[in-house]
Amino acid sequence: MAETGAKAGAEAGAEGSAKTGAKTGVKTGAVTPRERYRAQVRTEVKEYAWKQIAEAGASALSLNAIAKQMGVSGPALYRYFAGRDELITELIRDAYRSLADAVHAAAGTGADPAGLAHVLRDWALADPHRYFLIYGTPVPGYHAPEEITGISQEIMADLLTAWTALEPDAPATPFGAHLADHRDWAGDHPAPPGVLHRALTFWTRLHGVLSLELAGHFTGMAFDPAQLFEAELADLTARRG
Amino acid sequence: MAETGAKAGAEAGAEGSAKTGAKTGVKTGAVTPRERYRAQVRTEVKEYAWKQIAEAGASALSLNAIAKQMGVSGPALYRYFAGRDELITELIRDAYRSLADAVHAAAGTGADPAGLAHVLRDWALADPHRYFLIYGTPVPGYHAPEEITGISQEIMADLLTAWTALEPDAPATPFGAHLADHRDWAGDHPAPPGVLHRALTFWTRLHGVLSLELAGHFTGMAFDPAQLFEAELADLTARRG
DNA sequence: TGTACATCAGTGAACGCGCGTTCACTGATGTAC
DNA sequence: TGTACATCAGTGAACGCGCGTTCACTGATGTAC
Repeated sequence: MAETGAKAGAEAGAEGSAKTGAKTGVKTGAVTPRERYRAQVRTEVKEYAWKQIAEAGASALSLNAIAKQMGVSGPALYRYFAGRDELITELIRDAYRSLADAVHAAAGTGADPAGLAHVLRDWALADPHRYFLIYGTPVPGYHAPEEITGISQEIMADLLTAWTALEPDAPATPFGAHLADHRDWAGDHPAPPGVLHRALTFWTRLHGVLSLELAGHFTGMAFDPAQLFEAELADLTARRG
Repeated sequence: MAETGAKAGAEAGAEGSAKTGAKTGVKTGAVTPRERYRAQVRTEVKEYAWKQIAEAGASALSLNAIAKQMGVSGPALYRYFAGRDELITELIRDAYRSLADAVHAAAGTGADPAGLAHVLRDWALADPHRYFLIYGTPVPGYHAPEEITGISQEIMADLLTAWTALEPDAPATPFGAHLADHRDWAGDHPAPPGVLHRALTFWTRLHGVLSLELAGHFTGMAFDPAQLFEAELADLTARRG
């Protein structure tokens, strides 16, 4: 009884879904104090989780340790999360969501690819561990649920739109043609082959520079990583077709 | 006594250094059976370590677990490694050494940058975990000893040489000029600014594509990662200055 | 507004597990004469 | 070739630790009439 109760609680509390059971994500207004409290505690747990990840890495994440920091007994957290795995999944989802929101907000104000690139870099520098949780060494045995690949596609969509606006006639390339034949990842975005190629390359190149910078591989090298980032960006946005 | 004995043993056995105490790495021929045996066991331990990393990630590396797999008691391994940290350090060093050797061997046979790129990719695909141990999410609290940054520079030197041969007059860029002012990482390699820029970009772009591929970020995307790699390589090696 | 009941948050004890590491010891292997 | 000694590999017990998770329970909070 206590067991099933805890489980049901942990699952239902995901987004503070109110009585109505609406999965729309709309705030129904009919949020009970208990639900507010649950959401608050869940948030607090995640905050401590991020601190812990920052200090000892994602694999050292421990519910017991978080409980200790919160001044609460270990088993108490099982009311809020079904277990360690659920917590990690949610952290990853939150990280993706945060990045997608940041990118989308910038895209909404008409940012061009260079603008989005800076949003990405700022987001990554603000919390390198969050970046690595998404784009770093895969957590062994972990597989992203579908929801997350969906968020990933949202980000891609914004990149594609920004590139379409900047360079709608990006020259077609052999690899662009290949991408056009395998465009599942682009959803139903109407970007032409040349733009598909640009957007994908945009992503991989920025990731290359960013991940090496964040991992500290440039620290012994004395040069300024920001300037390398700008140089790559300049190369990407320079029309040369 | 037993303690100091074990420590001394663990340190001394690093490279099967013989009586002569030569640090040259030359096989003296005067290797005692015991030293051979030690080297053999150390190698075996590392092999199991790699298997374990492949299955559960570097952070799950455990001396006890390795001992169990080897059919030996846990403390036995302390004769061969001072502790978990020394084992990890050596795995990282071995990984760097392996990559540097692969690159250097190819460079020795006159491989151009594209050739070195394929060596890198093949090396990474052969054992993704080894690649991530070097270029992935940093192990929390771990700092690479100097020896390792030295190996890293060896790799850079080969890249610089290959690029100098291919495109000695690579156009100078603003960032290339910046690199020329901060060229510690290039050792005393005489590559001109344009080549410094090329070689560094070569590295970051290939890493961008490779690391996303190895981390599985392309799996849901249907396109062929090898073709993306080739496309990036083609772009890098296409003269456009 | 007040009472009776249901729901839920959090506790503390317990389970079994594996970790890194130290230590005193046994038995085998190599070395010196 | 044989004996005496030193070196070394590996054992098993032990230390203290933290982990995830289950369970029966207490006390507080919310709900229905």
